[in-house]
Amino acid sequence: MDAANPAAETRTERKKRRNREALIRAAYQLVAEKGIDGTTMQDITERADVGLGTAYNYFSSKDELVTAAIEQGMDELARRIRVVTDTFDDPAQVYAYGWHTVIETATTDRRWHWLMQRSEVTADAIFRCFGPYAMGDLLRARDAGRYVFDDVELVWRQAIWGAVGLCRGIGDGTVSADNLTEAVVNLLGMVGVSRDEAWEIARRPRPPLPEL
Amino acid sequence: MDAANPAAETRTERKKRRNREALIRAAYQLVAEKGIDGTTMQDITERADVGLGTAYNYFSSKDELVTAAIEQGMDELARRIRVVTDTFDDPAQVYAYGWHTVIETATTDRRWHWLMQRSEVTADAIFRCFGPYAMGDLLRARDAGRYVFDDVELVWRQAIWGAVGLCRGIGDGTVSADNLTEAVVNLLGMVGVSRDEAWEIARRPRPPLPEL
DNA sequence: TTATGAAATGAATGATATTCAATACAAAAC
DNA sequence: GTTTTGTATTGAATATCATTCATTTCATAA
Repeated sequence: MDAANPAAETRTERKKRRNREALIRAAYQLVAEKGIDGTTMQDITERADVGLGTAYNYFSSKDELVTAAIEQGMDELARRIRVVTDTFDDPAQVYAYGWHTVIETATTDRRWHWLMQRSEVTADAIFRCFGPYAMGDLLRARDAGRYVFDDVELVWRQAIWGAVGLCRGIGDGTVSADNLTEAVVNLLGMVGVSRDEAWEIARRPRPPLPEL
Repeated sequence: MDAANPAAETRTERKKRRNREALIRAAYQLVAEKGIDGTTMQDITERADVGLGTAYNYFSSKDELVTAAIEQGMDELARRIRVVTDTFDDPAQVYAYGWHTVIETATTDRRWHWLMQRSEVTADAIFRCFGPYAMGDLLRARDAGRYVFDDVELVWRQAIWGAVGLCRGIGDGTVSADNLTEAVVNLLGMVGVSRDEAWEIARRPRPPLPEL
């Protein structure tokens, strides 16, 4: 079909990109409104203004589409957080601020309530969206002698799940939201920060999260 | 119907107990064999030798039945672990042995592979089945000055999810199973144990897990 | 202008959780 | 022993979607 036109975006390609984005946006909104099980593929394709079958040209299953939607939501959050943490010098503070904000957003923002439904998807999304930055911070903090741990990826994964579980607990009311700072302290403990230092870091004032 | 017969178990009651147990057992076996989505209510009721509709007199949904099955599996594991840990004096060792064994079982025993599928159900099951003992150990260790943390339930919940995430990682190959001991060290770090002491505790020889 | 193949479409399919009207049965009443 | 009564069982029927696929539409390029 297209033989020699490496540069420009053809009309078909543009349309494809539109469809893909529209589907993800619709899925994101609907899942945030009604939960994953409460959202049907028809709902999604209708809101995206796309034929039912078309969705399957872009995503091989509902699960894949929902995963993409959650990932996009997480990616946005990560970008907003980074705007703030880029102004920090201390990698430990970056890490603490990140967790504080992720957990607070996940448990406060009504749109996030349903997105937390599938823990493993959320956990994977956090792993991918924040991982590169977070693991860098962890390693830098360790080099500076502030953190103690062995395998970054291992401890990072455990921290993510610890946080996700906490979010679920707060979400369903089994954990008080007042414990947020303490939870961050616990997460810092997992990477070998002493309790006192962890409290000091977690209690530093947190600049507000900007909209994008 | 039954007015004055507080003591004896009537024939109907016995049958009901049988049905309930048979359904849970069948669900447990089938989910272990084929996963949750691969198991239908028909499969379960057939193996339990019970009419399809009957299951709904005992469990209001497939999810509830599956949850009960997972919980029962976890409960059995907890009992086996307790046989060993009842011989330990050091509560920190009890805690470490418990985690070591849960994670090893979950990632080694083929029956557990599918049971880990629904993380939140597994996490809740761990919370309930091990919670009373684990939180007791945590508090005792804290009283003895070995652990440092504030809210038991909070840190216990975070530890559980950290462990569940790890199990999933090992299960899908993204985390090496060699890291098991280190993961336990990380979990000990979350309750305020120093890195060196955590390594010492986690490395102690572990007696084999008995069958029931 | 026509030819071509990729993309879109939604009616049909298939799979399965759940319901419910009919039936069987255990326990109490006589 | 028989009848009555209320509860438990049952599986055929229902309802709900995810997914497929034969058909149509459409952008591209010959």
